[in-house]
Amino acid sequence: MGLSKSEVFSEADNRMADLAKAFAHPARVAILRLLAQRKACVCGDLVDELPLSQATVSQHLKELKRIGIIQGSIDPPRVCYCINEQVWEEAEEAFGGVFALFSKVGCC
Amino acid sequence: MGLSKSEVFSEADNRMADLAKAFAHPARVAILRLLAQRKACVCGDLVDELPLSQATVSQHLKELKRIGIIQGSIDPPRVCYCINEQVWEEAEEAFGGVFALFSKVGCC
DNA sequence: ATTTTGCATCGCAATATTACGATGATATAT
DNA sequence: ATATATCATCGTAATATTGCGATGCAAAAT
Repeated sequence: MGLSKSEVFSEADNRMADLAKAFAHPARVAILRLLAQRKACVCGDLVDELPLSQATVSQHLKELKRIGIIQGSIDPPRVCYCINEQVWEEAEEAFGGVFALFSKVGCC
Repeated sequence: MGLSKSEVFSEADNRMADLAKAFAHPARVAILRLLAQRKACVCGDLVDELPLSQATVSQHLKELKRIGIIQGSIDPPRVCYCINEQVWEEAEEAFGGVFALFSKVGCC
C-alpha cells in the first residue's frame, strides 16, 4: 500500500521512527550538523552550503520543523534556523535508550 | 525526482542516513528492540510479535540486513536473526558523535 | 510605488517505500 | 515420495519522498 500502519505501533516506536527520519537523509544530516555546530543559521547560508536548490532545502527544513528538532525565527527578510534543544535531547535520550538495550551475549 | 542525490553528499552523511533508516519505521524500531533485548530471534517469533504479515516483516528484515545492523543465521527450517554488534556500535557512535556536536548557546 | 531580497509553497515528474497475497525454495517430518 | 514448516521473493497497488522550476508573499530598500 505505501502507508505505514502507524496506528498499530506504540507511541514510543512511532516517535522514535519520526526522530530517526530527521537523520534519514544525507541532506538533513548535513543541515543538522551545520546547525548543531552553528556554522550556519540563516536559510540562505544553508542553501549555499548544500548542493541542492533553495526549494529542496526549504522542504527539508519543513520536515525537520514538523518533527520539531529545529525551529525558525524570522528576522525579515531572513529566517534563522536553530536546533530545538528540548527535542534534540529527546532524540539523544531516545537513541541512547535503545542502544542501551543491547547486551552482547551471542545467541545466533 | 525521488532519487536522493547521494553522490553529492559526504560518505559520513550518507552512512549516517542509512543507519538512521534502520530506525525510521516503527516496525523496524520494534524489531530492533526485540532483538536487542533478545526477546525474539527466530523470524517466526518476530512475525508473531508484530501486527504485520510475514511478507512485510521479511521485507523489513531484508532492509535491516542491507544496512548491516542485523544478521541472520539459518537453522533449517528457521532463520535466527540477531544484532550485528559491530554495526550496532557503529550506529551508537555515529549518533553519539552528532549529538555531541551541539553546544547550547542560543543563537536565534 | 516599484524593485529587490529571502524564503515558502505549488505543481509536476520520477523514484522509493510500505503492505500483502501468492508463490517459490529448502529442509525436516511423516 | 509426500506433506509440512519456515522463510524469501515476486507481483501488484497505494502512498510517500525527493527534487526543482515557477510562482507567491512579505518586508526592506530604492
